[in-house]
Parts: sequence; structure tokens; C-alpha cells
Amino acid sequence: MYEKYVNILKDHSIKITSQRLEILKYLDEHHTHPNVEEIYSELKKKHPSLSRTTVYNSLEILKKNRIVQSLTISGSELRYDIEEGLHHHFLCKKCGAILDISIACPNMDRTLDGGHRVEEVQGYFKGICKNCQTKEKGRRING
Amino acid sequence: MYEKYVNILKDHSIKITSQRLEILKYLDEHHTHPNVEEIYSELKKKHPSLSRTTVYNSLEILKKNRIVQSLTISGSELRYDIEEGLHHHFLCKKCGAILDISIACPNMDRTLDGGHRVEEVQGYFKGICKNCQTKEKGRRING
DNA sequence: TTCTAATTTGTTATTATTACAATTTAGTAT
DNA sequence: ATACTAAATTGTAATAATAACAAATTAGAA
Repeated sequence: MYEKYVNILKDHSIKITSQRLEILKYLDEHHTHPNVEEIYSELKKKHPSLSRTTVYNSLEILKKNRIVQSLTISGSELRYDIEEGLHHHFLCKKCGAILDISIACPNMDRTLDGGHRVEEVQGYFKGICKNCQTKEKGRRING
Repeated sequence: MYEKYVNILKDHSIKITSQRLEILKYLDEHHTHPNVEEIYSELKKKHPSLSRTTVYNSLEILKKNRIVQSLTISGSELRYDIEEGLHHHFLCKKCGAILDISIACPNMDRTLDGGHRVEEVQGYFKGICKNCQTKEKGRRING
């Protein structure tokens, strides 16, 4: 059940702990780009001894190993995402959802003229998501 | 001297105050993407009565009017930038500098398939800037 | 010049994150 | 299997950015 996550940690020579496995599993099963608080409070339900600091520490080591990435799109807190292929993100200003956006971008090959060495690329789009637009229309029609 | 900034505020029907003019002038003359603290402490030198809250409030109203934009690239604090044509940003992980990047990106036309209405687009690149790379090389050669 | 709503100010509150020290544990060597 | 040690976990306390708020001030209209 946790084999997949055990292997990910092994591949990166990261010490295997139940906390790290749970966090990794949570991110793998919830592609909602949760913040630390959400990860912490959800996992705390099943593992009451979990500490917030451990969530911070674990995400940090996973990040250093490029297993997860942190998003600054919200502006007030970091959001976390399993790294699986380059993609961009869309933040809905109305409902707050952060959605994956798969678009081709010529700049995502991590090179850049100007001579800077690019190691990370993040594309952030903000606006109103499809779902919230539908709701808007509905409200207008119905009064 | 402040005419340029007076006009910008007038064009947006924003009440003209000396604080707003100074903040706008500072951003116009310093394209270093400063944070609130930097703007505040710099302007405080010449205008000792300035309050940090005013800097926050002023930037907020300038942002709502799309005169300035805030960047979340640093992850720990908002950085501010005068809005002048779409461009991307590069953050140097070594020296912390945030540099403007002028690259063409097909996604920057603010439309996006998937049905989301895009109102803002920000491209963040992180790595080591040209300048810091030069320093690295120099150090290696000299010992 | 007067008036009023908006702005500025200073302080206090909130929230995300980091620092730190004590306890526990994973994984290696015996 | 056992003992050992460095690393991880935990809980608490500190820090830093931002927001909330109420009183004093001011821009701009009447």
C-alpha cells in the first residue's frame, strides 16, 4: 500500500518514516494543492501524534529532492504539489481553487536568454474558473 | 515633478495624496521589485510621519486599479512592480534579485482553453542569475 | 470657507513560518 | 536480535508579514 511511496523515498536516499509516507500519500491522492494546515489537520485525524513542525520539515526535504514543489500563487501561504511533469497553475479568485493547467510553453525548457541559469519555472494564471462562471450566469438568468 | 503621478491617479479617479505620489514615484524610479518594508523605510527617511499601514493601503488601491502589480515570487512577502506591459520575472536564489524578463509567451494573451477566464498572468523563473554565475567561475579559478 | 467622506496614523491582532531543545526512532553495525 | 547514533519528531516559543481597528487628519466638493 505504501510501497510506491517507500520506493520514492528510497530512490532519493531519504530516511523512511511513517509521517513522510503519509504526507506523500496525501499529496498523491489529493491534487488540490493543499497548504500545510490542510495536510496537517487531515492527517492529524488518523495520526493524532503528528506535529505541524513535522509537516513543515517533511515538505522541506521532499522539496529539496524535487519530489514535491511549493506554489506561491496564493500569496499568503505555500501550496504543495507532487512534481509530475511541468505544468502551470490557475487560481480562481472567487472559489480559491488552484487547478492544473497543461499548456505548452516555449519557455518551460528551463533555458533563458540573458544568461541566467533557470532551475524552476512556474506559470501562474489568475481569474475566474469555468465553474464559477457558470454559477454567475445562472444567477443572472434566475434573477 | 509629480505631475506624471498626479495624472496617473487622476486618470483612475483616485484621491491624490502626497503619500500615494511618493510611493508611485518610488516604484517608478526603482524597478527592483521592492517589498513593503523597503518602500516604507526608504520613504520614511524623507517623510517621517509616514505609516506602514499607509504603504499597505496605498499599494492595495494602486493594485486594484492595475497601476501596480504584486509578485508572489519570493514566497515570503509580496514584491511590487509598476505595471508596464506584460513581462515575466526571474528570481536569483543566490543574491535574491528579481529581474524583469522580456520573453514572448503564447499564453500571455490572457486567454486559456479549459474555459477559465484569465485576468492575470505571471511567469516566474528561479535559478542563478548571470552575475552570480560569473562570481562562481571567478572563485573557482582563483582557488 | 465649510463640510464630510475618505485617508492616514499608530496600535493591536492574526497567521504562516522558523528556531530550538528534549524525546523518540530508523537504520547500521555488532 | 541488540545496541548505538545520527537524524527525525514533537511541542513550544519566537519571528515576520499582513490585516483589523479606532482616532485624528485631510482632499476635494459644495
